[in-house]
Amino acid sequence: MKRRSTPAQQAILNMLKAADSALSQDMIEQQLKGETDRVTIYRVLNRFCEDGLAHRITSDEGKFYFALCKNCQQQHHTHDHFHFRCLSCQKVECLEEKVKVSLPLGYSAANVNCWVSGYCANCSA
Amino acid sequence: MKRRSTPAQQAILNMLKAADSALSQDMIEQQLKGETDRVTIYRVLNRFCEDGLAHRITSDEGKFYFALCKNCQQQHHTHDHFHFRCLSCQKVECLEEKVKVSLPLGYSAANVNCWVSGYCANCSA
DNA sequence: TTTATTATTGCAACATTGTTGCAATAAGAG
DNA sequence: CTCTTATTGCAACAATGTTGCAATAATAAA
Repeated sequence: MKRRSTPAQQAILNMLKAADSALSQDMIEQQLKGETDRVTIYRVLNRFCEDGLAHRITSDEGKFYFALCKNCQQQHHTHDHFHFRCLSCQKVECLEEKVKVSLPLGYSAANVNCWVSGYCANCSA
Repeated sequence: MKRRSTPAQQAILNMLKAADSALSQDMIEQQLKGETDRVTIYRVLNRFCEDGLAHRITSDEGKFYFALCKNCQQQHHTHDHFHFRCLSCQKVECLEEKVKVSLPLGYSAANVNCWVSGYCANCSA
């Protein structure tokens, strides 16, 4: 299945690039001012994930956020870092700090999802 | 507003005690075999939280889980530990290990929500 | 350039999780 | 036993995400 280039995809890709942080579907819909259907936004974002262009993270509020892959290897998204969500400006970002956990004996980890919510440098100033 | 003792509340409280782990509304509904309404279960659980009897954690799947408070002080729920969710038996538990994060300069943390999903000792055996 | 193929879109509909309004029920005080 | 009102059940709604299907539009082919 070959991909085609469409205005919606371009717009969303540019938003993700410009944001330099993770965005949720509703943030994108707002910025697009209803020009693009909810469903289309989800489908574009999911397509980006399938193509290894972006990755999806489940926030501590239970919503999905999408961000362009940077340090992720092909086919192997790295999420072993903390995520930060600002309670004031809503910005979501990946922190440098890696998550370190030691599990009880016999346990094995498949995935890690760590969130810190609070106030970013801009908002706590 | 004085609380009253009802069968639904007793049943749910006993389930939480017996489980010795965190349960979600749908797990409770299943065990109660539809004898109690969905809404009632949510209201009972929220009441437990208000009364400081239980606390609520948002899982990495975006659902709420409820667990009886053990080490939590009155009015001050401690969640600064990792949570584990078994992908096989669905069990959710609080790990001993505390979360340690250092945020970028100027950032302040209000809340921490850390999850590891994988296979527990029983299920990975 | 025109036509044909089919990826993409928009709309309606649905699923899941959680909440709220309101009338009916029932716990517990008097 | 009666009264007050906390609690319940049902219907309805809200937010988030997915699926089916016909219409649209990118791109390849003629």
